[in-house]
Amino acid sequence: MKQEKMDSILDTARRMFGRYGMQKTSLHEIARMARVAKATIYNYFGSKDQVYLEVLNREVNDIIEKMSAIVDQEKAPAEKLRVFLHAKFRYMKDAINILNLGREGIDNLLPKAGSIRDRLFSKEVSILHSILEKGVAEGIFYVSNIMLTARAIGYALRGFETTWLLKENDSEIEKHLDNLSDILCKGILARRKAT
Amino acid sequence: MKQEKMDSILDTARRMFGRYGMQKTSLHEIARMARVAKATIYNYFGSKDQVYLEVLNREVNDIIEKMSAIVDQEKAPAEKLRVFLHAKFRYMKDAINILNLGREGIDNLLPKAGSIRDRLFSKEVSILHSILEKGVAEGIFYVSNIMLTARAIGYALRGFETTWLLKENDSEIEKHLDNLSDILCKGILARRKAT
DNA sequence: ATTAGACTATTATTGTTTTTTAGTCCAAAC
DNA sequence: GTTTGGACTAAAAAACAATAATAGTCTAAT
Repeated sequence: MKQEKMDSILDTARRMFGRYGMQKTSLHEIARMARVAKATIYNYFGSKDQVYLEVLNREVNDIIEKMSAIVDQEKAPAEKLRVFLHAKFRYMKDAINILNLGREGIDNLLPKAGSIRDRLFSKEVSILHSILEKGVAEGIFYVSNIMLTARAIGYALRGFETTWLLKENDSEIEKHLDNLSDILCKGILARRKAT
Repeated sequence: MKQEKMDSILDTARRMFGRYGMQKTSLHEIARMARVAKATIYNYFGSKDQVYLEVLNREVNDIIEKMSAIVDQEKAPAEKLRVFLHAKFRYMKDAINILNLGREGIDNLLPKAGSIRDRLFSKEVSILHSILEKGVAEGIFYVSNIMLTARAIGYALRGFETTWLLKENDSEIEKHLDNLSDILCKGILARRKAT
């Protein structure tokens, strides 16, 4: 069982799933594109669902890694928050077919997919938490309960996902995000004169 | 053109649309149930779309009125916020078929439906604004920019609509709402010790 | 002004046939 | 002993055709 073949399969599957979605991609195609026998895929993964779950898992890890990296690059908490928002929606839009946000009820058929996405959500909240924490420590943010606020923002963002990613175009989303970033900051930033 | 007939048509249409959705209700049925000739409906409204828009418009007015009334009944801003959230989701769930939240892309075919729903959104923001304003005036809330915060909460709620109303059951939603209410208040309430 | 009903052109629905695809198996090749 | 190509089956999806339902119009009667 060579890691090389395994990666080739998963990379190919990721590309195909990303382009056509899990439903519209056949294992036969994946096998052909990955230059591997279909039987090999079944040898490794046992089922198409398992291949998908593996791809989804990797994708989520990827997104988490990239988001974390981008947030780490920034110093100022407010800026961290801003780039986090942009990164999150940017990467999620890229992976929209893999994450399967378009179709409803993939989680019904594949409960494990739901728990993988939950991992992404948890990580987002944890990133938000660390941003808020840093902001409060520096006296930039005024937040009474960091954990609750992080979860609140996380929930709100989760809501936005389906609303924004599917319908609106990129520039529209960017506008919304900057707006939201402003709102969050001006709602959170300590000691500004009330309007 | 008697108002009586008009109301009968719209009331019947509202009941049918609410039960089966706009798509699954035929004008023939509406006419039969409203004890009116189909031609009369076309005389009054010109098209099925127009009937739907009229019903939607009335429904939105209804929801706005009920939400406002419930919020007005409460004294404490925090309590106003809580009952507002519950009322909003309660009434929207009741009107889920009329508002056409389930199906995607009704707004694409009927742009006017979108603008009617926008009216509902604006009103929600305006209610939130007045709640926040009162809270700040009383020193209960600490909000740096009332308008921006009201819109932020409004946006978040809009995101939750599709996420919650469609999938989750009532008691689950209630739980989420109480949670959200808590989060909002503890994030907004002035001068609590940070956790 | 309103009605019942006939009428048409689209649009949904239904049922049937064909094709595709997930998954298995195996004999040959590496 | 792992991998491969291909043959195979059962189930799902797509394509198609036939049928029914429906939005919208028109008319003669009330």
